[in-house]
Amino acid sequence: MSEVLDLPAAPAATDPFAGLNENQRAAVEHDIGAAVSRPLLVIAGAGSGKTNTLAHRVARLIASGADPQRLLLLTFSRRAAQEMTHRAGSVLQKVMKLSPSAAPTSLPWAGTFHAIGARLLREYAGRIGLDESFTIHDRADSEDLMGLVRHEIGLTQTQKRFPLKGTCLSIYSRVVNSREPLEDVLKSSFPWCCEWEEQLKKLFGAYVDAKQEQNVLDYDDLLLFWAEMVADEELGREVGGLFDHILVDEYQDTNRLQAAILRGMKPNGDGVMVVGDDAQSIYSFRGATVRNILDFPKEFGLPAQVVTLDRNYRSTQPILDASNAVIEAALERHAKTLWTDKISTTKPQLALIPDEAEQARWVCNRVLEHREAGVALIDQAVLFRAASHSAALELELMRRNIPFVKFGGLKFLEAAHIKDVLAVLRFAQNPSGRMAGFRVLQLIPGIGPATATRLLDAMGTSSAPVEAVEAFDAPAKAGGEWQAFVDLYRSLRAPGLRWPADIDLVRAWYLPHLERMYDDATVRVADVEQLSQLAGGYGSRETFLAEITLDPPEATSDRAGPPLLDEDYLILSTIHSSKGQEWKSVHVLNAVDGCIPSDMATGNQADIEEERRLLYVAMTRAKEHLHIVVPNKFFIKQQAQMGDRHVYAQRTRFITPAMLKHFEETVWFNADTPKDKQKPMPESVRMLVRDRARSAWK
DNA sequence: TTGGACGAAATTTTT
DNA sequence: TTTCGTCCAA
Repeated sequence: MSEVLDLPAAPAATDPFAGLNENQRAAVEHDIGAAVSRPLLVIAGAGSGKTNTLAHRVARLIASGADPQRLLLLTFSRRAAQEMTHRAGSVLQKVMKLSPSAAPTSLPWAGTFHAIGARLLREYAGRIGLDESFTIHDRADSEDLMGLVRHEIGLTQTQKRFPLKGTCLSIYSRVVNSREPLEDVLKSSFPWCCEWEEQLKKLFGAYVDAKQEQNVLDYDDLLLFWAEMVADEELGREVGGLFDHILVDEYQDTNRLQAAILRGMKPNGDGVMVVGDDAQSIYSFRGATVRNILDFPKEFGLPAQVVTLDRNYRSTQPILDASNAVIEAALERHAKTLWTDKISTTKPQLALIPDEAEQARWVCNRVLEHREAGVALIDQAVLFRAASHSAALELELMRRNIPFVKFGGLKFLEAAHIKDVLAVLRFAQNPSGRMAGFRVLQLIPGIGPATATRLLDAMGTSSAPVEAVEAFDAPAKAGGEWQAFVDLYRSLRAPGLRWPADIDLVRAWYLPHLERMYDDATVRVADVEQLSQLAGGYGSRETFLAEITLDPPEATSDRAGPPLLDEDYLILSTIHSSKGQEWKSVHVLNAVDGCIPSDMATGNQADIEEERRLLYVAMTRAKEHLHIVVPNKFFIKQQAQMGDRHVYAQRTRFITPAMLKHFEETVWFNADTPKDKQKPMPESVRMLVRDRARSAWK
């Protein structure tokens, strides 16, 4: 699906490695047959066949006798892991001359750091004093718990407003992942919260206590506990000893905690191979640091080898020229200029458009033109900085009946009714998990926060959760609804494996509540059905809950189910979610100062540099056609200071006048909007124009 | 104690 | 648009 390598067909198909170039081959053959496989760093430029190289490496290792059960493959998403497994399988088939019908090789240890961490922790739970029935909080659960703790320790009673629960969690997460002191994190990334340092420290302490009492882990714990576990010399040797090779994809987006995990498992670095591109590092807000790549060569007992892949197999030369120009202006980077032999006379287009509404129309027009010219919708993408930037475009696409799928937007799991169902299952899985219980109990009419807390407290002191529920004296108002819940909870806690029948019990119990609470119940019922369909694909309640939180269905297409997969649809995606993917035609929306770079990220130089790389990542997704759209004016919503307003925007600072020669400039007026349909601008905007005109002289 | 309604305030990107 | 705190009636 991603990063397809357009290599000439291998001669006579005898040697599946024949299609690799010299550097790729060096990476694939690195220390094969040697007694010790030294650590290897592959600097792989955008579109340089990175995934393919990794897949060949995996196949080569297995072909030369490595045990697939003892390969640890860490990728950014489960989708990437599947892609890798699939491709390695097909290479392997050729190497081993297996018949195409032979069972594909399975790589049981392929997944994200978080998912693998969850598995290892479950396995080693007993050894490190963790109860193995732990459940995992997703972002929303973690925020809610933070909110609750925040309330409990009285931070809501302050004169000035204390940071929102989501902000608190972001700060906490940043501290854990970057392993920096709270004070530094506040100063560099959350300067408006500095005044709360003391209170935040107290809050985080209480938050950690709450998690431990309730036997829940959040995303950060999955890495933190793993890192702490392997920091112990004996456990580190033991866990590291499970694997002969550890391969990590997208290493530029890992953080210090993840580097510590590698070091703990393989202090010498034997069998460790990482692939990444410092020019594509875009996750520093999650604690990712380019230092991981820069420091890799001297991180381990053994010195690391470095291989650079700079031949691009994806984009045409004019697209690369423009992208290279953008990234060359970066302050600090591994010097590396991508090249290709794909010539083309079509320069990337820089389109100047009056405003966002016109931008939406213009993009629709171009998309349809490309389709007329034979580029299917599925080979086209529209990329943007923040999920909300595509709102106008989505409306326009719907108006014109152009099917699309959005990545990185509103998530299936964020819907209240889905959270309700999952909370019931979690509460059954782990009765100490108060967040789940708190949510579930309040679904019953007549039970509010106070009653829920009373029951949870009673359960906390009892060793038999079901009995505590049965013995609880619920308010008379709850009546029959309460009894129905007691019955449900008893069935869910009864021993024996009944998955996925469990979820049907929950659904039957939940549907009446859903009907009562929502006007649009029918849509939501369909979602719940969808969830229970999904449940069938997992072996147990425990794995279902873990996997659904660690790797949720990420696009709206996943929700619509298989039928959509046959159809042709346009891809809308945040730039972050577009990583590792490629399309024939790419549109980049809002290439304007304030969007790219986001005006939330202009505080310090490092943030601005990351925004530059973000634009670079977006541009290098394009194979044949690249359109960068610059609306002259755009709309800002939910801004802290002054509410909604229009802003007159400049072309992004990352495309300087000197770079314009790499682009073809197009200016577009609102040609298909008749004059009489143009709305007069609101007073605020007219004021703004006048002010600007005047300020030029002051 | 619950379940509303009301008003003020809010920082992008994701495992 | 969503979240959070407060106030009020049952």
